[in-house]
Amino acid sequence: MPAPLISHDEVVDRLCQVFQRLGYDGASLAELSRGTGLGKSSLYHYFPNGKEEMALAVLRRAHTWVEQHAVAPLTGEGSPKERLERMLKAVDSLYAGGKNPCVLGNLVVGAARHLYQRQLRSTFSTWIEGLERLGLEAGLSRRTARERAEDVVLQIEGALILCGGLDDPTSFRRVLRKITKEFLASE
Amino acid sequence: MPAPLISHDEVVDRLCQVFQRLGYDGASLAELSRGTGLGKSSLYHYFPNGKEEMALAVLRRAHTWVEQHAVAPLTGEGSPKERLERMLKAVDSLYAGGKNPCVLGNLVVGAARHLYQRQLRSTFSTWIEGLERLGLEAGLSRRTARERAEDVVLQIEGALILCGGLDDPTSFRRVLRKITKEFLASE
DNA sequence: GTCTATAATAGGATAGAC
DNA sequence: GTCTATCCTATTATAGAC
Repeated sequence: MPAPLISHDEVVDRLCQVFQRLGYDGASLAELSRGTGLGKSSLYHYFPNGKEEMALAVLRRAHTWVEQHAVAPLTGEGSPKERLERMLKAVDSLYAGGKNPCVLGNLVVGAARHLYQRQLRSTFSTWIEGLERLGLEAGLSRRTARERAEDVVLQIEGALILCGGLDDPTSFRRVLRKITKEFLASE
Repeated sequence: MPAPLISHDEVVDRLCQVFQRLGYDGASLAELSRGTGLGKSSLYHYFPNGKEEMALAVLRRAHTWVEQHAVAPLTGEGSPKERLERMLKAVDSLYAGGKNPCVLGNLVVGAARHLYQRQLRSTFSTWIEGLERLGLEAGLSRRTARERAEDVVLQIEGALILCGGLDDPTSFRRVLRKITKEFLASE
C-alpha cells in the first residue's frame, strides 16, 4: 500500500485552482488530473462521486477559507480598521492582486449554480455577516452595516470579473483601497 | 427553399439566453438547439464555425446592446442624472431586476475568457468610457470620472454574481439606486 | 494508493435527403 | 432552411493489475 504522494488537503487545493481557472463545466477530468498530478482513478479513490464531489470539497475548502481568513480576522485584536485591513490583505493575496478569478464567482455560472446553491449562499452569507458584525461594532446602523457588508463582497467579486474581462488587474487593487476608506466611514 | 422560421436576430437573441444561463462551456449544442428551437444542422447553417461563432455573434449583440441601451442614453436629452437613470432602467430591465445573470460576466469564465478576451475588453471599455464621458460632462475630475465609471460596471457585475450566489435579487436593485445617488455626487 | 485499459455516454461537427 | 442519420472525439466513469 504505497503512501499517498500528496496529502488530501493538497489535492483539494490543487482542484480548487483548476475550478478557479476553468469553472465547473470547463473543468474536465483530464484537467483535474493534470492539475493534481494524479491519475483519474486516484481522483476517484479520493472522491467516489467524481467531479461533483470534487467541487463540493472545493466549496467546503472555500467556506473554511472565508471563516479563517476573511471572517476570523475581523474579530481579532486591533481597531476595526486594522481588522478590516487584515481581511483585505488576505483577499489581495488569495486573488493575486486581481489576477486570479474567484472560485466562488466561477461556480455561480452554469450547472454548478443549482448544484451548489446552498453552499454558495452559505459561504457568501458567512462572509457578509462577518463584515456586518464589524460594522455594527464600529457604530454603524444595522441597515448601513448590512448594506456596506454586501457592497464589500459584491465589489470584490465584480472587480474580479471586470479585471478578467479587461485583462488588467488595476481596478481590483483600487477597490480594495476604496473599501478600506469607505466601509467604516461615518454615515 | 422554405422560409426561415425565425429571423437571424431572433436566433442570436435565443442563443444569448442560453449562454447567459449556462456560460460557454456549459452551453452544449443540444441546449443551444433546444433554446433556439432549431436543429443542430440549422445552427450550422447560420454559424458554419459552430459554437465558437455562435458565442461571437452573441458577444457582438451584447456590444451593440451596450452601445445602444447603455452608452447612447448617456448622451441624449435631459440632465446627466436623467440620462444616467435611463441607462440604469435599461440595465434593470435586461437583468430582470437581478434575477438574470450577465452574459458578459459568464463569458469571462472558462474557455471563453481567452477565446473572447478582445471582445470582452472592448465591450467593457465601451461601457466604462461612456460613463466616464458623462462624469466629465457633469464636472467630475478625469480621475474621479474614470474610477466611478469603473465602479458602476463592476458593482453591476458583482451584484449579479452575489444575487446568483444568494439566490436573492435584493441587492441588485439597491446597487442600482446607490449608483443613481453616488455617481454624480460632488467630489 | 496509483496505474493502464476500457466501457459508456455526451459533445461537437458533417453528409445528404427534402 | 431544416431535418435525420451518422461520425469522431472527448468526457465521465469503472475494472482490475500492481
